Amino acid sequence: MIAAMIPADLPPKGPPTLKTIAFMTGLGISTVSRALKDGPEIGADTKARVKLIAREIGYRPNRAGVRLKTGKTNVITVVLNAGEDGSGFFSNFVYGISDALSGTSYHLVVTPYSLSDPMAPVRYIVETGSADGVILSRTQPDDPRVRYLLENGVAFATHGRTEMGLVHPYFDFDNEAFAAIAVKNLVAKTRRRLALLGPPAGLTYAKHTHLGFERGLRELGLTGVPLTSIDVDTPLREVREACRQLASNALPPDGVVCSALRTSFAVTAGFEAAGLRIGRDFDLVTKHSTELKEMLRPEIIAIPEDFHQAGHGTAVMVMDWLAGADPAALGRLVKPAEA
Amino acid sequence: MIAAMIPADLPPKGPPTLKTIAFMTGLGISTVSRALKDGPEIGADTKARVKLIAREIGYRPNRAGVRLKTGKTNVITVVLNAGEDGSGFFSNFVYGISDALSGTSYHLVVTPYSLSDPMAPVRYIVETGSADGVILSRTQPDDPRVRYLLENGVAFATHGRTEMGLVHPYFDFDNEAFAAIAVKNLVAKTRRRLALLGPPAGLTYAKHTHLGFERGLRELGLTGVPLTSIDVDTPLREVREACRQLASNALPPDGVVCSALRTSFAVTAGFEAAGLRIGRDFDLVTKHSTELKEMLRPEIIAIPEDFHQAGHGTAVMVMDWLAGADPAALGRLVKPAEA
DNA sequence: TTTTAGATCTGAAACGATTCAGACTGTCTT
DNA sequence: AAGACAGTCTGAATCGTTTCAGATCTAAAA
Repeated sequence: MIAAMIPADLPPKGPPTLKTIAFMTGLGISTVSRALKDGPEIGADTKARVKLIAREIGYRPNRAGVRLKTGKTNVITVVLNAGEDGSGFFSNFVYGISDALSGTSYHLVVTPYSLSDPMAPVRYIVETGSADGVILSRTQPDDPRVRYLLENGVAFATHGRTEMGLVHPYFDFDNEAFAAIAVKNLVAKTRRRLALLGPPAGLTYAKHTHLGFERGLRELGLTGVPLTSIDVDTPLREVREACRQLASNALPPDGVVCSALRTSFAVTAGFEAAGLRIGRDFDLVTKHSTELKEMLRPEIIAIPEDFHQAGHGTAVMVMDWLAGADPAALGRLVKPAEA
Repeated sequence: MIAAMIPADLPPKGPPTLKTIAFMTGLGISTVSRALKDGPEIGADTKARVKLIAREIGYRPNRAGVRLKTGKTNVITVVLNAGEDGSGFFSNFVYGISDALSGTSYHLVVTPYSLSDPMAPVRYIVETGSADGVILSRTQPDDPRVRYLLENGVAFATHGRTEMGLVHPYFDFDNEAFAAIAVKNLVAKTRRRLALLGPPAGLTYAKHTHLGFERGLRELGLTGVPLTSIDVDTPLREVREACRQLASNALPPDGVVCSALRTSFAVTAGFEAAGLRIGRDFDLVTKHSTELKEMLRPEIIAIPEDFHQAGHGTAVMVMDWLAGADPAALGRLVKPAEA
């Protein structure tokens, strides 16, 4: 009776823990812990023994235990805004991250945010310490999220650059070059009255796109109109209608640079509704990352942008930072291929 | 000197914990814990006092602490296969889940899997206990993942049904009805030689789609051909080429039912490459969840399927199950709207 | 022979939350 | 006045990991 009450050193039940290995090897728990992470004060044969058993019984460190003790969550959070997504940005970006994370100990959590309060998810992550690293998209030149994460010492990377004089890892597509190349392509097709349908004002890459558009025009001694009432986030129906009206003018644009594939479809539809035909009356250059346009409007000129690569790149940067790399050295600007 | 070594009851530093509140109220930690979850043995005014302070200082339970002690992870994992995604399934489905989870204590982690080993992520989740609930997509009639989760007592919901005689929560679109309606639509347009381009064989909804197609034809005394060499997962270029050849036959189909919008674009492109015109020489019914087709091929007949709702629905079912609901009562089949 | 140093290993505390088994108070019964 | 009882509250143990401060032992140095 008495013996039954004294907790004997029974073989532990449930998923294997350090205690299980300690029991099996006859070692102490702390020794097992050190051995598994190659601590210097552990004998070589002990390490080998411990590791062998660990592998044998399929030991996996309990994430909650590690997290509680060390604060390390082994989580990377990607903060994305909800919304339509015809260009596959979301899935490609997320799978790019997953690919980078697979084989590591990191899990990927996806947090959406409403445009009404972009800071909310970032604040939550910092306040609850719910992630080791963060990935942000759609940066602004002066981005409060970036400032906040930097102030709080959280590792992160952005898809898109900022202009705050603060250094942080980023992955960006050179939209300035894209727009300039796009202009060059249109001019080569003898187009002279160019329009730009860019990203929503406020985002860094909208600025870049506009600058590239202007530069392209200037170098060729032309002028053009950036469309202001619509952007790449505008509902497709509205874009089509705006473009129909635009194309119904006396002297409509004969070349359009558009920053998103799905939107360029609406542009095409609008121009066609006004009786203009792509390739004959106007041309269109856009970015794309799917094979969709080949099926539908092969005449559209597309310069590829790889969102999978972007997701992969940002994820690797965050992990590098967490591994001790200098964040100032992390950053990558991808040049567009000439169409 | 001595006094300095004795740990005085100093105001705790760092993010607030139960200990912080205990210190501020003068209560014990366990009392605070009980008070916050409305334990019956705690006085009403104490509860009020504790809750007030908790709110005031922004207390949030430490997830690692809870998880370590209770095993509850507060995580729901969605297991999705990587791959092209022109119809926005991925983003809409995931945002649907997020919407359902927002405001709850659940986080969403996204785990992709390779087709080579669909069981791997599910096994990982069970073995490491890394999630309270799971969401699966692309079910098969006899789905080993479903069996495995059921055996291991993990809460989950599927997007798509199974046929194993096992009861589990599911959210499904009635693809049988869709295909039948699609046939009816085509026949109403005087189409008589119908073809079906369905989901990849092996998935439950492929079966449903084929059944609906056959039923639609039978009811109208017609026959048709399900395409076997290509499906909705086939690369677009191959679909187009296959359809071009199909349309070059002596008696090509004049009506096509297609289970995915992006693929239906490739079908259209293939038929057009053979000189056939949509609306004149053939018609096409598909499912869609974006406004894209309006821009491009408004002639395509589209029956909407709402992936956001599917994500939301599955997530709610998992949470309901976790909250104690009877999983046998959870399941939802959404009827398509007549086109 | 006694120290000292190095090489290995271990116990205990800590992270934050939960929960069981009491402890304390005061009121009510008998 | 003693016991019972309900109403509140608390200490301690626990989950799995890490890490600090020793403990133990052997072999070399004095």
